[in-house]
Amino acid sequence: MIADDIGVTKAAVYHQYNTKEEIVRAVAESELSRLEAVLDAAESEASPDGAREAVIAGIVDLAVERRHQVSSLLNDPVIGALFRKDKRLLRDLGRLNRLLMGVDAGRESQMATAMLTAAISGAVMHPLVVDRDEDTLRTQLQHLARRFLNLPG
Amino acid sequence: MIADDIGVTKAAVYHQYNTKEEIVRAVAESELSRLEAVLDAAESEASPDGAREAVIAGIVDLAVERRHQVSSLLNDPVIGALFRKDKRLLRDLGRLNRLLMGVDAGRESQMATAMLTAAISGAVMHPLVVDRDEDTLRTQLQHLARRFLNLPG
Amino acid sequence: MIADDIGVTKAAVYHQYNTKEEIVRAVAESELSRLEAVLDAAESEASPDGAREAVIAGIVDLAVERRHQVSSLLNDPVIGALFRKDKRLLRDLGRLNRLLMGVDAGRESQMATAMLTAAISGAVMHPLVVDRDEDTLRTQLQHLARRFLNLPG
Amino acid sequence: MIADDIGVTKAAVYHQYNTKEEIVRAVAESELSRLEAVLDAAESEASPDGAREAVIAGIVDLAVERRHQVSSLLNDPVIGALFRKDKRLLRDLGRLNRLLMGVDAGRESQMATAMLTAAISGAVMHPLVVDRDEDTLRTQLQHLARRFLNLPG
DNA sequence: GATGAATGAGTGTTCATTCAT
DNA sequence: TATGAATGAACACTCATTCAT
Repeated sequence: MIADDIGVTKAAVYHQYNTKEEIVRAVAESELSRLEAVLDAAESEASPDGAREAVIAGIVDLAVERRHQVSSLLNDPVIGALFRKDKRLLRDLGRLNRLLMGVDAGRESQMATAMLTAAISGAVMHPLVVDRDEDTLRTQLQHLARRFLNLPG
Repeated sequence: MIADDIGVTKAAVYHQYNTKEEIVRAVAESELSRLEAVLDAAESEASPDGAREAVIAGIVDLAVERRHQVSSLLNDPVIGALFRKDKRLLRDLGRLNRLLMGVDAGRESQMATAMLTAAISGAVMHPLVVDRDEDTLRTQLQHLARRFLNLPG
Repeated sequence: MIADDIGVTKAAVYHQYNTKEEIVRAVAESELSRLEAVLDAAESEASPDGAREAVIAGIVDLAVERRHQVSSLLNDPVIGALFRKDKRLLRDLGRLNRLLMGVDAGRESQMATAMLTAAISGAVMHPLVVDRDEDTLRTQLQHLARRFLNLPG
Repeated sequence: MIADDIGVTKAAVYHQYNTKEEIVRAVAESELSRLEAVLDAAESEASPDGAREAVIAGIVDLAVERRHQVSSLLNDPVIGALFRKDKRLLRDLGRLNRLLMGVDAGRESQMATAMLTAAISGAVMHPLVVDRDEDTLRTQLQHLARRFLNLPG
């Protein structure tokens, strides 16, 4: 399917990647880079509040934009393993945690951060939600995030 | 896979269900019945507040208990179609909406209800979340739901 | 398919017939009885010409009436064996041969008789022919038979 | 069955043809080419009578040579659809009609042509006929065709 | 007489992967 | 770099048959 979609033969894909796992990993890493761009921008904000606003807007945008791919990625067994072990991903989640919860964010807050990202990606890929228009989606997701983080609005 | 798992031949499964769709539908309907038990109990509460508490506790329990199956169900294309068309499911979602948002819950609140259930099921099946212990999960999900609904706690 | 069509269970059919072969054989024998009715009627005609006319009309009618079943029957491997060995069928084909070719019909004429019945059943089950209206079919098949037998009309 | 017969795996066959329909279609088209060779040769004959002789001999030869495959092909549902819709096949049947019935062959003669080809293919695949020796078969089929077309011999 | 449950063997098809060129 | 050909293993499904009840 992948090979057909990009118009080359399956063997050509296997020339670049040795297993399907490598392909999934490559896609996942490329998505990680997009997340890191969001984190970079947020960290360069002057105030912690501004940083938090930036990171919320950034991850909501990302989730909405990629909502049709989220399901395939999150349901791939390779990704499951990645989420628990990949150093880079874990570091990014730490940055995300600090930006959302503040510099003194402890271990206990990590679960909350994970829950929030999980809720966001879960929401965008849900059958009842995935087909809504992008603006409504963004508004509702930001509402969800703000409430969860005890922010006004 | 299903047949192997339960230790019979594929043909034996096809003696009970004529298509894979029928199997999925049967599982989905049995889950629906569990949701309806939650809705029934909530609706028999004396106060609207009590009903809301009951329904939040009920759907969080359900989501946590079934968290390992949620992903398979939600990723099945049959379920996707079901969510948009099945009368019974739609009626149940209406009841859920009324219980969460109040008797005067309008069309606009339905999207919020959908988003909440989506966020809950998304959270429980997420790789970073699915393996946590049940108590933490329940606490966090109830927190998420209460915040989202503007409730204290 | 057979069981569903007649509204009983497969096991019920297997109570009456031990193998699919027996079912096919039973259907074939019942069709043979219909052919024998045609042969009986023809043989009771006063003149050889009248007998020939009766038999042509009879087998054409039979072929047209059963044209949608001919293909299933003729394509069943059981029938192939039957055609070469079944005493009753062979006797009937002998009677058919005598009626069409005259009392002095020799071995050499049997091939011609076989070819004619083959052509008739082949024609009625052909994709280009099977859907025509019954009257046209009967007319054309009788024309085919008469020409082949050197008869006027 | 096809894969086993030619000694490769099923997946190897599916590398060459994407569906069973494609396999059937490919075989059918290759047979069509053989019919067209017969039509080409017949049309290049000097006289209409010569053309008719050529076409009768040609299609009888083809039917006899392929008599063991005719049944599988004619019983395939794909072929049934093909016979009624395929432009190329329909064009070929038109040429056949003109060659057999003369340049002024009208719509009404098409049914007769269809009936003749149907009778021929029906005859060669019949259990009572299919195992005869090729020479007898050819002689009898040509006799059938000539009689049907009102030709001497 | 009939049923429900089950089975082995097949068919049509897809998918991840390998390999010689 | 890329391709065509092939494969094992799976999946969705059907069919002829058996058997205990």
